[in-house]
Amino acid sequence: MQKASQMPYDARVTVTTVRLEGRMADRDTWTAGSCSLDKALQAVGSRSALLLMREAFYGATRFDELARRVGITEAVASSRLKELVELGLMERRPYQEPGQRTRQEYVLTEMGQDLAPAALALMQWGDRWLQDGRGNPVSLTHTDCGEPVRIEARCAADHHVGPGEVSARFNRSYRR
Amino acid sequence: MQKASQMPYDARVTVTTVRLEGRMADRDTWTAGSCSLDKALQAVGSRSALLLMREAFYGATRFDELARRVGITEAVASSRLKELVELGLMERRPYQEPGQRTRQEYVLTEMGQDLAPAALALMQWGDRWLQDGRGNPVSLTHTDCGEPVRIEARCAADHHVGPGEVSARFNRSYRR
DNA sequence: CTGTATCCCAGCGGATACTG
DNA sequence: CAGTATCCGCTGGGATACAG
Repeated sequence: MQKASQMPYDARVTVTTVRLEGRMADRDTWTAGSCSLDKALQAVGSRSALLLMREAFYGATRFDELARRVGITEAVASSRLKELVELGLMERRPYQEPGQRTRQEYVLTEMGQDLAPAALALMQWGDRWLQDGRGNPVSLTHTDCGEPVRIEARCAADHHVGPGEVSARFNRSYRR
Repeated sequence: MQKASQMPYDARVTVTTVRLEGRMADRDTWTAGSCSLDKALQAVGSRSALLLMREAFYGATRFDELARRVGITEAVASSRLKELVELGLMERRPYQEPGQRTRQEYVLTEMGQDLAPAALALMQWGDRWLQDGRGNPVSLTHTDCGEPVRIEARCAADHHVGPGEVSARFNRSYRR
């Protein structure tokens, strides 16, 4: 379980070249926020939001723990966490350990959990292309077999989707 | 090829819950920028950068085409594209169509292509969770079979990595 | 067509101080 | 421990004008 996972991620990262298929004219423009990528960026695109989500993926639940690990001030953590709760990525719930006083914890919802692949994909990219010689201090492995985990594109028929095998079809929502 | 891909993405998005395995103490803090996710965010985390990359994935190469499709001003496009070229995600190359004057084009490098899964993962997440009723105006399909494409976690042994099957091991680079 | 140069504003996020 | 309140600097990004 140690041998293969010494190198945090292997180099076989999926390269996905999108091949245009629909009719997107040269003059076409996205209406602001019409693309899901745009919406996602506006919702959780800030550094602090994604970094807080990262720590939540790693199991942090308490306010000061989240703030300290990410390295942001409590003020920033406070407003960002509030946003994440309002958006539905986290739930804030009080809990009581026997003999202890009441505490708060931030728990990922399914919506929040579902952001993990996106965060991991970014991490994987940074790990491969923005190396500073030290490497990523965290390596992710498949619990069942110990092999390193990577993010890749698959289709609904469960084929691996390789470079240049993606077609984009544009439906509507363009203007001008 | 049309039937299954009418619904832009299916709901079987991979949910990846990271299970902590290494020794990350409560008091641990990331050194700023030590995590690959952080580095990636600092490099290409801005809205305009990711949206420009999206258009490049869709095949846009010319300056004004990129700027107009993203819906940002030329000033922003200029500085952002310059950054992307300096970082190595794009190459700027002049080209000459016979009988035409010289033009510039921005071409994705391998580093740039490799960011596609991250962008698609974010898009997929937004598509699922930030719906406004209109849906994502673009649907992505596997060119070979026409089935919708999704981003998911796999391990090096080519197992599908499902919810809660990821273990994180922390190596070093913590402080305090 | 492919940019560059200014001006300006809103929002992110740091620092510090203060509450329950 | 779990926040809130202020103040304030930096940068992303819009608008407009100009240049090769």
